[in-house]
Amino acid sequence: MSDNCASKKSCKGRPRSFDREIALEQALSVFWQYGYQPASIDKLCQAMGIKPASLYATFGNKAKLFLEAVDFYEQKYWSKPVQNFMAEPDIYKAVENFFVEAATILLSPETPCGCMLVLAGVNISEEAAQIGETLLSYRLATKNRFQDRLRQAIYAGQIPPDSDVPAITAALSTFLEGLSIQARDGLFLSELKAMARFAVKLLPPKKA
Amino acid sequence: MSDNCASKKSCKGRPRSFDREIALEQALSVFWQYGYQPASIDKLCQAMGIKPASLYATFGNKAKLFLEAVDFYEQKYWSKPVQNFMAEPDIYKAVENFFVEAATILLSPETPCGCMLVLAGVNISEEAAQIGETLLSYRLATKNRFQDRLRQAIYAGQIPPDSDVPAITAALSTFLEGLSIQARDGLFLSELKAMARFAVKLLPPKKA
DNA sequence: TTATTTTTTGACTCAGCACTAAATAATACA
DNA sequence: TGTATTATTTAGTGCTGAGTCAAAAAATAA
Repeated sequence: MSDNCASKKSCKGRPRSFDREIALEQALSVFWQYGYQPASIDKLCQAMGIKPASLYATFGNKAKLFLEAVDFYEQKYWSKPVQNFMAEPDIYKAVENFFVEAATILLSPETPCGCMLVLAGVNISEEAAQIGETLLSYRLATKNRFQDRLRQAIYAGQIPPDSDVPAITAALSTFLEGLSIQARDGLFLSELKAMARFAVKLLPPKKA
Repeated sequence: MSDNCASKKSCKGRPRSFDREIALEQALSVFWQYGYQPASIDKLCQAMGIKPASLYATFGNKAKLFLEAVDFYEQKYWSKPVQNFMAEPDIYKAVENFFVEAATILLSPETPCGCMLVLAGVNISEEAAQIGETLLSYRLATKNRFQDRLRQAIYAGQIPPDSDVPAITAALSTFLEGLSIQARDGLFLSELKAMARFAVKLLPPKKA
């Protein structure tokens, strides 16, 4: 009913006339650009090149489509940078690189408008509260990664063992999420990238 | 028609049955909490204790009411902190104090949900674009104040004359605006206030 | 071919939105 | 008193949103 026979060659019945994944990506672009609520079914359908009934048959409803799009977004854009962040042994380089990569995503030419996880759920009406909670959980996941990485840095002796990890984590999150607003407000990529050096300043000072 | 005879004792015609300013403040609370678009006329009327026709007779329309509310908000909450920020001679204290005061506003018990200038206009539909632009201009005004204050600090010899003022300004704005997201995400006041010490770290290091 | 299954099409429902018209009520002034 | 003026009440308008339904179309299986 929505899986087109689990992508087997085909099954029975009329085959879907569009590529599910491509349509999802186009929906993502609309959600990213407009946010959850201003992305109307009409706009989505236009971008996806399909009609409402096809959208509903394939993705369930607007909320489910959004959640799939968010997941796709997270995988496609953030999975690598986060992986690099966790793998880079030097915490200072890890943070700086991560924020440079983040700047690039936030001003992605495809949809130049900040982080979907941060912005798409702002000012959502009460009946769509679950959307907001899901996005929050993504943000908290990132926060947890920051925290893990900082503890790792303590273990590696790169920052003092008595560092206030939760506070530094909060500061990094604050700065990262602030970048989304800046991206919307028209900062150039070069300016946004330059913020990476400031993110590093939120870490305990490097030993000389 | 909307001014009730310029607040003179009264004029002619039936007097308004509610206090315009109190109603505006109640509208502000709704806009602050929900953002521009999810704040429906119905919700606003409920909070203001009036009916739609009165709202329109008094404030024009939703957009005008919002703009008045924003102005009121800026005056009531941010005017003093910004003044203090500009007046405090020590740039490090100025920044720290400002961010502590900001934290308090962002978690104001009246409407615990970040900065209205940052959040209320996110994900607005295209026909309300002017709302977004107005809010942007408020944010840019704050940015300009940061910039002015930093130049002042250079002049006073508190930070190096070759400091990259626009970049530091952007970093402070980024951090400040990020706090709005954190406030929405449930940080406690103590945690939010603790971020002030991190804001200071975005400045050039203090001479020993 | 025919039956079955699935998608697509196009017109539709229903709810919520910003906003308003007409009648009524309260005041100032003559 | 009455008249002009302004506010409030009530009951709407028209529009746009998400979501749906019945019928037509396109594929496979027999």
